[in-house]
Amino acid sequence: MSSEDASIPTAKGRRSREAILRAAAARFESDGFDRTTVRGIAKDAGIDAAMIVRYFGSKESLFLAATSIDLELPRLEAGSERDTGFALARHAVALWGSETPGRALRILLRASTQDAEASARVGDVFATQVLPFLADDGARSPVRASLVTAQILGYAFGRYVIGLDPLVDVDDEEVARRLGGALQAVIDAP
Amino acid sequence: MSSEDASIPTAKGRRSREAILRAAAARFESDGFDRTTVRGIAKDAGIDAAMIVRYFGSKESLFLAATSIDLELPRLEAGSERDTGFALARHAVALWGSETPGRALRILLRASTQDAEASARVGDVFATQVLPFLADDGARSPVRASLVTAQILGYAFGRYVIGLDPLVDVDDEEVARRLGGALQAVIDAP
DNA sequence: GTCTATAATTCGATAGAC
DNA sequence: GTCTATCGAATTATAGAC
Repeated sequence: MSSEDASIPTAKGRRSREAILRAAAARFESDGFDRTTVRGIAKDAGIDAAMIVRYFGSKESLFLAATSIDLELPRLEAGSERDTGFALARHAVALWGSETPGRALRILLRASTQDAEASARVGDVFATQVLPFLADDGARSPVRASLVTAQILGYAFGRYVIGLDPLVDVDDEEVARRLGGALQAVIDAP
Repeated sequence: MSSEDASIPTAKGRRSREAILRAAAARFESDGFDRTTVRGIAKDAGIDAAMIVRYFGSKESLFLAATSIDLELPRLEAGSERDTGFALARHAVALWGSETPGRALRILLRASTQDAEASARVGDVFATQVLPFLADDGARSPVRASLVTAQILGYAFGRYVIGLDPLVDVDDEEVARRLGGALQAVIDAP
């Protein structure tokens, strides 16, 4: 619950904390929440498992610390109403492939199948960021918005979670163009 | 009455086996593989946990028994080349929402985020069934096929795994029409 | 700040009585 | 065929020495 108190940040402490956070993100991304152990994280970070509890209180708190997200969706400029789908696709492809906050998104996506709170976080992220993005363009239908969200999640799921074969190594520009066409079709549909 | 042979199912044995399979499917679907316990399944089935091991050998084997899939994708008729995306979408929506094999698909989809073998099974299912479906239509590009697969997975993921808000209660026909438009756009793209 | 030792659970799977 | 009892391993988290 409360995680930032009683710890005096020394240089050594900060280094350990960073090492834990880095190792945790890598484990959560590749193994998911349940199959990630604090012992495994501690081993990767080169410290003892007890340190993780000391710094983050619990495995759950560590997970939350490793998945703080800012989606950084840009404001849609006026005059580009006909390219909303393509712009969104281009942004999504770059975002999900990025180190930050891409990794946090990928972790959260994988964890969303196990944890109801993670599901809600994924849903909220898109409800508050993708939906207004579309609303600016006049595509206010919630069904449309949720389907657009599902398309993006499907791309990310196929590429980063289950490793769908040709999708993993595909060129970012090509997949953004094709995904953009799909999103645009949903947005333009009556 | 006193014949003892593990390979010859009695009436009582069949009932227990069915109850286990039914309870297991429900648990795997709602909780995922890792958070499903054989004790929990046994409780739901109204029998003892030891029976599950007796009938299925292990939790892993029980999972495999609960997710044997036949996708039942229909052969595409000649002359409907321009509606491949819509036909595929209509079929996918019905398939994922069905009791069989929909439930097995939903279980497998959820498990694919935790288990590499489940991921491979999902990938194989689509590689062997969606790809030929598209190949008949001339859309032979593997990238296109994988993106179409990702679109369908995204729909199913949003609706059945994380419970994306408007998507959960949407009308099947409407979502099939909108999803079909997206698939068609990917198929028709140069 | 770091570690050892261990508490307290929970899990899958086994053995054997009836 | 079903259950009781339990094993052995793994986990998160705690307590306390250095």
